[in-house]
Amino acid sequence: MLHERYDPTTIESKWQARWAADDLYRTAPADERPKYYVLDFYPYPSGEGLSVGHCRNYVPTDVVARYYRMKGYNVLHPMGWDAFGLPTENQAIKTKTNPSVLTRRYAANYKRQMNLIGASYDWSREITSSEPDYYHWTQWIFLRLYDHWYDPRVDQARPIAELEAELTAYGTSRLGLPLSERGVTAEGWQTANPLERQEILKRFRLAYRGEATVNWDPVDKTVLANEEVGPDGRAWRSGALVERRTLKQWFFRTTAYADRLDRDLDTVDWPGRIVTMQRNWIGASVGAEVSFKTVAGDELIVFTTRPDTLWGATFMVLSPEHPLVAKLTTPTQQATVEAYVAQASTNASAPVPVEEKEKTGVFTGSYAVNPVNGAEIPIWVADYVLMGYGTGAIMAVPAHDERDFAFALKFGLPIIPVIQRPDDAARSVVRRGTYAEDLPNQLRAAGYQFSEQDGDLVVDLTGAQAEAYAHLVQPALLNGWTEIAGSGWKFIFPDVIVAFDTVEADQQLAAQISTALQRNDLPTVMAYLTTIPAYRTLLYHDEIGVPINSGTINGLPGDEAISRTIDLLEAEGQGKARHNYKLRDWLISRQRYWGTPIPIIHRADGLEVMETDEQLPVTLPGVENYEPTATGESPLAQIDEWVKVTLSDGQHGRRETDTMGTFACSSWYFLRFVDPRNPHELARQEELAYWLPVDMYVGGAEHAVMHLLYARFWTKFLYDIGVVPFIEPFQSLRNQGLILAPPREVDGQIVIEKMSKSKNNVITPDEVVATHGADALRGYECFISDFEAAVPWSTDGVPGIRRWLDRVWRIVLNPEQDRAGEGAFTERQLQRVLHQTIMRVEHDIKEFKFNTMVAALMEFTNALYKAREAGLSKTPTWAEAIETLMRLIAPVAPHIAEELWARTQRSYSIHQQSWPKADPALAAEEEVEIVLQVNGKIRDKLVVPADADEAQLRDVALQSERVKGYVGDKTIRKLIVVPGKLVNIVVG
RNA sequence: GCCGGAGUGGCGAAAAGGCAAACGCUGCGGUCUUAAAAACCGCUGGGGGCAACCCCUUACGGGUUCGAGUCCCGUCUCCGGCACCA
Repeated sequence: MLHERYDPTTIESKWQARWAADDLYRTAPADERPKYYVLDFYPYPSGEGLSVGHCRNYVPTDVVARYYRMKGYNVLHPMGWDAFGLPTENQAIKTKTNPSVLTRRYAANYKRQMNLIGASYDWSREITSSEPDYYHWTQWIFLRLYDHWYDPRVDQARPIAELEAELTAYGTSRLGLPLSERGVTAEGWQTANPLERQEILKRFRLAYRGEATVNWDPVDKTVLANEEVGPDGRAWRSGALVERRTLKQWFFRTTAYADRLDRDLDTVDWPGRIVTMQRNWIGASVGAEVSFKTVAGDELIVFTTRPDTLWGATFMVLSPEHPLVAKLTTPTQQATVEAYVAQASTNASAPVPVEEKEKTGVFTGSYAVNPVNGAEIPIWVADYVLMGYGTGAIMAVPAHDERDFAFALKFGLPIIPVIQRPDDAARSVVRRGTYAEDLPNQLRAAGYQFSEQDGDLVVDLTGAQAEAYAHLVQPALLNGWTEIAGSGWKFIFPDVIVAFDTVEADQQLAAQISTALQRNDLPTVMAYLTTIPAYRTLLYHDEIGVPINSGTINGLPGDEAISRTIDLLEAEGQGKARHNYKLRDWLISRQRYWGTPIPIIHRADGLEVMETDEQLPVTLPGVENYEPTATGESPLAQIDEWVKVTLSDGQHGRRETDTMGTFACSSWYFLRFVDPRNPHELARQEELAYWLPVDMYVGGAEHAVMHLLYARFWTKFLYDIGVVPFIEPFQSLRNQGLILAPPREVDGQIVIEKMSKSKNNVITPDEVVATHGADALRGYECFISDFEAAVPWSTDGVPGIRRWLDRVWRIVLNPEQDRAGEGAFTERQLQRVLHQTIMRVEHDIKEFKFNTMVAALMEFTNALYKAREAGLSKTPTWAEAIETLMRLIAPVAPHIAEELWARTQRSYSIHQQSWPKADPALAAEEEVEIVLQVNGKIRDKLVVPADADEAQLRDVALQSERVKGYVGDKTIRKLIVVPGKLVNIVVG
């Protein structure tokens, strides 16, 4: 009987309609089955629709979802829309359309495309982050953050009311604040007025309105993102020089969770590079705060990771934005410092490629006292110190910090080594004409390594040899001097040996050298040493090592030196251990219309008031005009009827007009999917407890830091306040590789580019489905390459998959066609391939090896053709194999699987069938081909029983004629036998 | 500069330290056909040999091992991230 040909267009739309009508993929609520939550990064719907690149995400997750359903899991596989944000808002302004209308239109198109490729989402759970019933709960979480603070003593968020109680009783005395954070006493708190209390609490709330330095475009009168400022510091659109402005902005206190965000990365199954990127972003470092007193008596606190280098701190540097800059500047330096600070504020905003940038800075005129040795050291201002990290001030240790080293050299500041080089390497150049003729012989006799260059002797030695070396060389010095650099630092003159170990020695030596050389550009010893090429690599190092020139900690092992110094400082009240992070608080304010409104009201008296839970959601007003205002305020600020409110106590207030950036919406959407229509709470407890954490989360690596970090932060906070019972939201994470445009030839060169509308090289799923069908597209998305690898789309690849599906179609429906009854393929072989294929496909799905999964299915199909050729199509194994093939292809090719299932008179639906069970015993080989090697080279192959033991293998190997030919009468030195694999005979 | 990741046929790629190139694409040859398409069969890393076979080959240079695409050291190239974080 001849069947009609495989026609994907007809069968795909037919089954899609049937599945939708039957609600086939509707997920049941929590039940007794094991669950599997497989989630795609929810997309931002744009007017351009999906490309085949996006499908690289949605097809594999759909394979996984379908596989786990067949395995008997209760599977949650939802989809929703990240709908707020700038692109839609800008499009709305341009087309004078309400952004919610655009969002619905774009999302509907995405949904149509997802259905087109047969994605099995439970659309009853579809969510849209810009709908009030969703952002109601974004606002609710905002208010919880606002109303909580982080208590590091218990490593947990606590209600603000509890902080107020503590402040009333103890002030901040028990909170363990860093030295650089101003505390408050119980009395100070008790006598503070409400506004002052608001200011104090702001420093603890997990959502707070604080000052932020931002890029301000004075022509367009708006705040710009870093990406909108060019490398020359000019605004991308207006061309104006961007200024740094300090504006009030809303933040979430991510930094409070820095340690847990770092630590808990150990508990997740994520790609290593994502974990690394998050760790780098958080940037944890341990060290200490050190309190310096200026000569005038002000306290200046720095953060350092190397308290052991404190004795080598020869100057201090403040960020230009540091609050004490003005106070510490002396009258004579005032004009210089003010000019520098002003210039820094315009320059610093631009994300200039900092690398190789010449250091700049100015002296304030003031001095501070080094707490460990009493040395008075100058205080400078320089833009290489950032206000946003640590305390915005540093102690400069130029001998062991690359930036300080460059700065000190440029401005002639002293550089004194205080940490011994771990390799103890040292070098000494004895210059031509300064030494007695016999010195080379003496050095040789004493065993020193040296070379002669133009009459200069360059001697390599160690710090340990420095003393002996100095005494050997000194008598041979006729005039001038030599020096030892790197370790054992010394200057050797004919009459005296001077150690280079203090600022005083530095000054004296530098003066002496300058006089001798008649130069005035060598203010320090290091300035001189850098002029000698042979020393360059030895002058600076930043490794942990044994302290020298460091008073009481001299000679301690490096790690001990650090902890000892911290102990010392703590005992004297001059310092304190501290963990520090590069991570900054999360700036959430956007001065735009299309975002979640921030549920805070500003009272006329300046106090912030939370919107009550009952009044949520605070909805966006429907307005005609979304243009940003000339003042850079949100357009909402101009809508009086929305902004002006009367509070329950009759007071007047104004709504906050900033909205939240979209990362707020995406920080919790994965929770809403478990109970998406709940009007009473974010989601029911039992659904959260059952479904979460997400078992498999899949999306592009471009969200490696921001989204994933913020979502983790919110999860931990919600855990602290008892809303969710888990600490990490995404158990496993995978990143699909990018799909690039097909290669094309330009001027004889093959170029591969990203797909983009502007380059007109986007390939849509619509066009591929139209010509080859959705199942072929799905198969090719899986087969194209390793899941994580970036790869150009190849138009030639899809027909290959289509051919395979055609072969599946024919072998299932025409088992008897073309049978010749010839060929060597046994029923047992077919059975073995059948069970091996089940195991391979299952393994590959779990390992995200979708390319080899498809290859295994192709090989299985090829084996069926061989079996048919051999006349096996009437056997029971054949029937089992055909049915198994249909089940195995169901996840990757759901439409053809369903059609074949129906055409072979099986009951609807294949997607509700169970996954076939592999029998490892039936999958096992009875015979294996082993390799015989002589000296590692393959010389023969033979087939042996799979369970042949070592002795048997050795015997058959030695009987092989070919092996004998290579072994000859040589001695067998070694015999390696790997059962089931090979025998290697080592002769010689 | 620092931190990741990757370099394998003409192409996309496979390969728990154990037969390199599975699977697919392309190309070539063949079967079927009046012909073409489709389908099916064979070949398709390089070199040598009439052949049986032999030698070489996983970016490059070393090393460990009976045995290395896989592990270690160094170099080069490409991709991604960070950007003066004290």
